[in-house]
Order: sequence, then C-alpha cells, then structure tokens
Amino acid sequence: MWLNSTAQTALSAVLYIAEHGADTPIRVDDIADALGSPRNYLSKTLHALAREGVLRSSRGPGGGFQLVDPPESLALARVIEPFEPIGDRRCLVGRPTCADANPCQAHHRWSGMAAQIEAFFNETTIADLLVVPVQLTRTQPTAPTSREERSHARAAG
Amino acid sequence: MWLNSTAQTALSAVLYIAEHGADTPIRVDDIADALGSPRNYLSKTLHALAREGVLRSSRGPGGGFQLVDPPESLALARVIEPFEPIGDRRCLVGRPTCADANPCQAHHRWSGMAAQIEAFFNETTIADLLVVPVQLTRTQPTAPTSREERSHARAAG
DNA sequence: CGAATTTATCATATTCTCATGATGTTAGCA
DNA sequence: TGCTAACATCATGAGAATATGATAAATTCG
Repeated sequence: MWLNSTAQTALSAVLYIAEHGADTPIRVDDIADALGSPRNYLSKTLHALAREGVLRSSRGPGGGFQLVDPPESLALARVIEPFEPIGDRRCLVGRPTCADANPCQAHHRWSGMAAQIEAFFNETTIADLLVVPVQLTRTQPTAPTSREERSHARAAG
Repeated sequence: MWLNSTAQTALSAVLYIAEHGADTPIRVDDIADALGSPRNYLSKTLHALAREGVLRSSRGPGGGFQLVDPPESLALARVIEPFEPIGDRRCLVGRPTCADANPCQAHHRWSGMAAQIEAFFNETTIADLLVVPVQLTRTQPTAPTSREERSHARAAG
C-alpha cells in the first residue's frame, strides 16, 4: 500500500477527530469503534501524533484527543510522516543517497513524480478532505459549489 | 518506501540484466554481487519474474537469466506488480472498496494522483531507465541527445 | 557416464509490523 | 479521600517480509 496500515489509521483517526471533535475531546474508544482498529495500538499511534504536536491529549473524565491546529492548517504530511517517512521515498530502488548529482538509473524519470507526490502530501490539508463530495444521486439539484477548486484541482480525478 | 525491498531488488536486477545481458544470460551470483542482495532470495525473486514471463532462466554452464522482451517493451509495472500490486494502492486509507461511487474521504483528492502514479509505472519502460543520464562533469561537450524526450517528459524533474 | 555449473526449492532463522492483555498514571468529581 | 474515567505503557505474541544454508534438479561438456 502507499501508506502502511499505521499511517492509514492515523489519517483516518485525525479525519474522525476533525469531523467530530469541534468542541469536545474524542475518546480513543470511540475512534477505535468507528474505525474498527485495535484500541491500544490506536492509543499508541495517537500518542505519537500528540508528541509531534498534531494532537493534544487529556486524561480523565471528559478527556480524549483534539486537534492542535485547525484542519485548514494541518497538512497530511504532518499526520503521515511519523509513521511513513515521505522523504525516504525519493529513490525508486531505495538507495540511501540518490540525488541529481549521484543518481540511480531511475532517478531522472522518477524524481519528478516523487516531487509531485510529496507536494500532494505537503499541500493537501485535512480540511481539504472534509469537504463532503458532491453526491451522484441527483435527488437534489444542489446549488453550484461555486469556488471550490483550489490548487490541487489537477490532483483530483 | 514506495516499493518494498523485494520489488526494488527485482527492478534493480532487471535493469542489471538489461544492461549486461545483451547476448548472454546473466548468473544470479553476478547480480547478487552487483546489487549486494542475498543470493537465494534473489534467485527466488527472479524465478517469480520468470513465471510471469518477464525473464527466461536456463540452468547449467552458460545459464542464467535473460529478458524475454526487449527493454523498450517492458513496462516497470510488469516487473513490480508480482511483488507490490499497484492496483491495491488506489485508496489512501486502504479501504478495499473505494471508488467514485463509494468514496472514502480522501478519494476525490487522491484518485488523480494515484492514476498518475499508475500511469508512470505502466508507461515507463526499462529502456527509459537505461538512458545514461547527461553528466554534469562537462569534460566532454557531448553531442546533443537530439530526440530523447518522449511522453513522460513531465514526469522527470 | 561423470564432473562441474547453474538454477530451484526446502527448512529454518531473523527482523519488523501489527496486535493484545494487563497494568500504571493522571484527572475529575463527590 | 476514594471512585471512576480516560490515556500511557509494558510485556508478550502472531504473522509477514526478508534472509540463510543445505540440498535437489537440470544442463553442459569432456
């Protein structure tokens, strides 16, 4: 997979918190139930995000996890990076040092793609993923989404 | 990593064979030495590529591995797919069923990027990676590479 | 045939990721 | 203080990916 399962869970959990935790902290148990992920492992994962300053945790009754920054300011990269380092992916054949000056054979073909992927994770925010997708049901002639196409329009197909 | 280590090794090995195996088969030992990968595991990996019709193996003196098709006809996807299924990567959060009609939250933002990545692996060939990169040394004012920019030009940065 | 060469495969480690269950720690509240 | 809610952490284990060493099977060539 593009993201290992821990990174996928982290991203899903942050999305869940962003959606449900506007005012109050969200408990690990609720997230675990919603995502179907193991409680303790999820706790560990969220704790790692707290260490990174992405989440804030509080214990005791009424405790749980909250976003530190608003979803608009939270790039996917910050959520994913602790579990799936994005910078390690610049070389297709895994060479530790692979740069323009000392390239592997795939470097010149791959580096552009790698840069695009990196940009996707750096520029897409949690808020971008919260936008409810336009339904195909057509039961409601919903008002035009006016402006909603931002910079990554080309990255959405 | 974008590719697991087995897929990386497979790609490197196929590149090695394409570079050195114009007329004669290449032995596993030579490839293992060149790549610094374990001999038996590499043997198993190459055998899998032989099953897929990417390589042809022959035993006994003078034996080894050869490409079945010319490098121009060998897409990276065919080399990678047996070890790192590319189609499994269309959903960023790993949902088994994630499509336009039943999207995860990230789907609309991610699907375009996923399609580009998939296209990269399907359209880039082993031959594309064999082109010796223009050296930065400038010791020789090498003749212009005339035409060498094909369709993936935008994917190389 | 018989020896040498080379891939194929099997049994077994090793390492890493992911998961589980038990227990510790902190916070709120009566 | 004592109870309960909630996160934190530890010890352990299962399973997959990766690696190793030994052996089998096929091929060439004298």
